[in-house]
Amino acid sequence: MPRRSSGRVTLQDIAERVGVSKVTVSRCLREPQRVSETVRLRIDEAVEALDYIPNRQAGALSSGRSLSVALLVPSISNSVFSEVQRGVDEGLREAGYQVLMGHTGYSVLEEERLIDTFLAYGVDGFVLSSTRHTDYAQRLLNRARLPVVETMELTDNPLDINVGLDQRVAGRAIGEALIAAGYRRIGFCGARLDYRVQQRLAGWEDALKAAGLSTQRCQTTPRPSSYRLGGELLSAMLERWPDMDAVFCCNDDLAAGALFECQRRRLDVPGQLALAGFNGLDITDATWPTLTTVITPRRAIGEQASRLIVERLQGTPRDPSRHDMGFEIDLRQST
Amino acid sequence: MPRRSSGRVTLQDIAERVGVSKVTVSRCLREPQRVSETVRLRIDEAVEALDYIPNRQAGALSSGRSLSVALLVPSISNSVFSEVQRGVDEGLREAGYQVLMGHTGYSVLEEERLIDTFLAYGVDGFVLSSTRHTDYAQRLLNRARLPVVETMELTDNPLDINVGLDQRVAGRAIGEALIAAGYRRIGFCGARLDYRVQQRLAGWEDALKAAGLSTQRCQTTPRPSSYRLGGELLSAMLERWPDMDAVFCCNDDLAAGALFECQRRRLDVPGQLALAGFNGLDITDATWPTLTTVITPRRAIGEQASRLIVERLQGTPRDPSRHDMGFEIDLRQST
DNA sequence: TCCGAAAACGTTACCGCTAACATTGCGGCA
DNA sequence: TGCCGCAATGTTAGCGGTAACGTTTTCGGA
Repeated sequence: MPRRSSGRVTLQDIAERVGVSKVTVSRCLREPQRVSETVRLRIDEAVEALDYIPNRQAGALSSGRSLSVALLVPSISNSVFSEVQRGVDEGLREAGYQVLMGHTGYSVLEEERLIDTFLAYGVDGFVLSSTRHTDYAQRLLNRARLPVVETMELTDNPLDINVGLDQRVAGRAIGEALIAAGYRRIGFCGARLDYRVQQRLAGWEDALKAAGLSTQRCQTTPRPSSYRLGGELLSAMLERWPDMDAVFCCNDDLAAGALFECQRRRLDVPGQLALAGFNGLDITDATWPTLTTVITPRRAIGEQASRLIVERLQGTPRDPSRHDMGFEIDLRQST
Repeated sequence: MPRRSSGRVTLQDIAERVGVSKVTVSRCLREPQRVSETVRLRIDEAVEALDYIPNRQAGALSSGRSLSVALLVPSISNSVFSEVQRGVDEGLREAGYQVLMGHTGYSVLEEERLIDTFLAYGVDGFVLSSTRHTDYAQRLLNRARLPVVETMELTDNPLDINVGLDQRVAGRAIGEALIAAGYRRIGFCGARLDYRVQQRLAGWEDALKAAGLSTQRCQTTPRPSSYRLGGELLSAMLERWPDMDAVFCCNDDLAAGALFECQRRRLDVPGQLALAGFNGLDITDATWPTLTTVITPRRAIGEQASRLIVERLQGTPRDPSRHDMGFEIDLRQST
């Protein structure tokens, strides 16, 4: 008994209905101008009539290209990455690529697992949202010889393409902005100390040290960031350093949570305490008072990443590069 | 000249190294207990040494199963769906399936396009986050004979499996809760009037009508929901209906935005105005005052969806079913 | 009229893997 | 001794496409 086919409509079905060979049908779908108009019209009609859906797996297996790119983000719920995703998606879709998303949960091991999985799926490239990977993951990526974009932060040793911003410089810049605004007893609060947060912290220290200020008011935790955690961290800090006059929170979630805690304590922001966040999420512009923050060009990072990867996919040779997309400090009511 | 291979390590390479046929290697990877221990150990060693990554496309093409399921959500940035996603992901991963995510941008046409795309990728099932689809999408899904779960809201005519909650009953419940709390001039504000929001609105009307109250204080817009929009809508409502004593916002983003606007206007919540949201996002529990909301079992919906789809994938015959996952009203400080 | 090149379409041979069936070898049992 | 059954492995024939190259058709110009 022959292996039963899946029941799906195939190229062959179209070909038989039209009375041509399946190669012609395949050609017609991929390079319509290479097929005569009469045949093309009849094929189009048959495709329509039979609701033909091409089998990408077969195509990919045969051609060696899957027309898909993997995008790995740490967290789906974190809206920081949804903007990156939008940028990547838009650019790649235009070029005919499908984006397959995975989330690593901020774990390099999970990232490794996903890289493995998506390589098995035959993706044509990767967009990663970090520059830190396991050794095995790096080996896999290098061996696969696929275009790889590492986004968000900058690195001196990109695997391939690197698009992001200097998190340390940004941390320093917001520190300097707080100092310029007259604050002197500036705290830092951070959660989930991934590499980027560590860089921001280092930048904050740079700024304070350069101004001869104390960097002791620093409260961190490995726990994942959340609104409530922002409140908790702020409470802890107010207890330890009651004289604190400003806090740079490592991200906007913490900053918003800290703001809510201030409201709960009837602590005037910025009168009694100034707050600053990082990323420029929607919420920073909606609270009362609005939150000072570092606006990161997440959409632009995604767009640039997709542009570069498409270029590479279309033949430009591999050539490590680094793209600094900058950032912008937006001083709002909270400082 | 023979077609050059991709350069990737294949089953054949493993087989040659070990000195068995590639079927044995394939078998060893899929059903290790069916291969003798000596051979298994040597195969494992070879797989390790050569960094073999199976080609899923080839496997899927040959077996007719891709071990992947598509999950379509309206929006990635909307944290409502990230919980669903987590639930789905967890359950499916355990069963050995990979989740491929797509976002429809609240558009049935985009949903249709994605269904088409993922069918081309050969997914083994779909988890959708709505019960509304285009005719063509429905036809595709029916013809593909794949397990399909429609989530979030309930419907009388599920395509296959339906897991969600009765949005109208939930809307009515929160309306009744506000009435029970003593409010009489209750408003509704809604953005992006998708089907679920319309249902919640209808439920709100049910409650008010049943209590003999006016349902005129209703402000809606097709614009996408956001914190700022919550503020804008509230401003508009306060202008039109200055006597309003409570507002049910169709989701938590709007409710939080409305709360921020109240703070800006120095309007006491709940003293001068009560606020209620919908979904039970983190933020509702972090603001000051905390926000009353309808907590929806998003995680449980995702878990249930994955459970049912796995069941179906493992052979249970197709049999339309409807699963009401309920909801919970959490009265907090804002009412 | 005939030639030759380009356009239009077909044949063949895979891509890497797996379902189905075939074969081999070995121990147990009548 | 001979036959059966089972465990372990191999052979064959695809899955549904596409690259590469081969063949036929068309048509303008010498």
